Amino acid sequence: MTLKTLAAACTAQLTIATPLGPVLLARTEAGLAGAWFEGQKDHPGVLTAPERPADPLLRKAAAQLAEYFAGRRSRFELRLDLIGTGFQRDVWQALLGIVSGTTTSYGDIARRVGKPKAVRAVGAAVGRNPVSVIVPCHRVLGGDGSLTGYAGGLGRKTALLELEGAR
Amino acid sequence: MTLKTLAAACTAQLTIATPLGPVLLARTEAGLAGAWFEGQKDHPGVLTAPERPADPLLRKAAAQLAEYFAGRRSRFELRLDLIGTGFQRDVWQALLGIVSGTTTSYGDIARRVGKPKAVRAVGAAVGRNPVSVIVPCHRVLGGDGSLTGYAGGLGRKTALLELEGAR
DNA sequence: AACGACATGTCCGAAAACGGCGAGCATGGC
DNA sequence: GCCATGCTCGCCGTTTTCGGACATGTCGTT
Repeated sequence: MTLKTLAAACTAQLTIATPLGPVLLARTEAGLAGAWFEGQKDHPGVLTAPERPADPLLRKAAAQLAEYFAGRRSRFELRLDLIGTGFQRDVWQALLGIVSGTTTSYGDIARRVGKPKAVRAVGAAVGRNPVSVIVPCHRVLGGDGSLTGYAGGLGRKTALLELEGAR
Repeated sequence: MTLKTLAAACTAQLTIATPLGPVLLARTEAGLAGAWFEGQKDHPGVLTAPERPADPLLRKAAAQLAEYFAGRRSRFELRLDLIGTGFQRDVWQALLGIVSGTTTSYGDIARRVGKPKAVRAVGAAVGRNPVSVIVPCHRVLGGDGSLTGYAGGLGRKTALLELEGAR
């Protein structure tokens, strides 16, 4: 459902290459709404939105991702349009506060959104982050430091953390 | 009541053999009014109308049914006299629009007669179709594709669909 | 004249299931 | 004692499932 409305709201798309495989970028009127690795869970499949390599926002996103993967950028500056329930947006917003090179736990995010006991719910919300990499859901580990999971596969999660010098 | 008037209006009858059992054909002054499988629900029983194997309309009907069961005909061209209420005639008319080899749903018929919510009523009307096979009430399935019912027995319904290559 | 039964489908609310967790406890090795 | 391991159970937003209510035209019964 959320996916459906998201896909429907997209006005432009662009697929770029990264060291971890192709990434599909999608935007709405309001901002960047999606960034999915090829084959990842919750990938929307084929979007009906037109391909627009020249779109300013998509271009900026592509450029910043390129810099990030080259190790020359640790923070993104892009207008985002995070489509989801209130709780999910709270969680995703909290993710944006985790600085590159560090990690945190699901429990910590739960506390940060003011619902210290909603730990599993946080897990579910983190797992549905529509904007991979840029909203750094990969920086969330289990309370004991275990990897626990990643929509794009644990391999990509470790690769991203490696790149950021975390660990 | 309807049955009585229908039976009373018939001017000639003829029973033919088909792969699915004997079929009783009946006509009025105006056109073909009945076609019932042996033992089917709403079968009028014994008609008082005279048996007329030579009646042109009955002969044409018998011939076209033979072609149909042989797989060499997918549409009937016969003058019909569908005796029923206004609503029932609307529904039966809509049934004539379903092409061979395809199926539809009760809800779809309801929409097509302009009463999208009269779904149950459509079910009742379809179930009282007096001209089996030729008015293809067997091409109506439940919204989820289930067989739901057939006055002549579900076995005959599946056999007809099979013959038409639907499914 | 009123009522109930149908060859259905849609909608809405309640209830249950399902997670990218974490704390608490029991166990078993040193 | 101390630690690592593995289980159970509570936590909570979201999703899925399920059950009932409703709409509708005819006909056979009361």
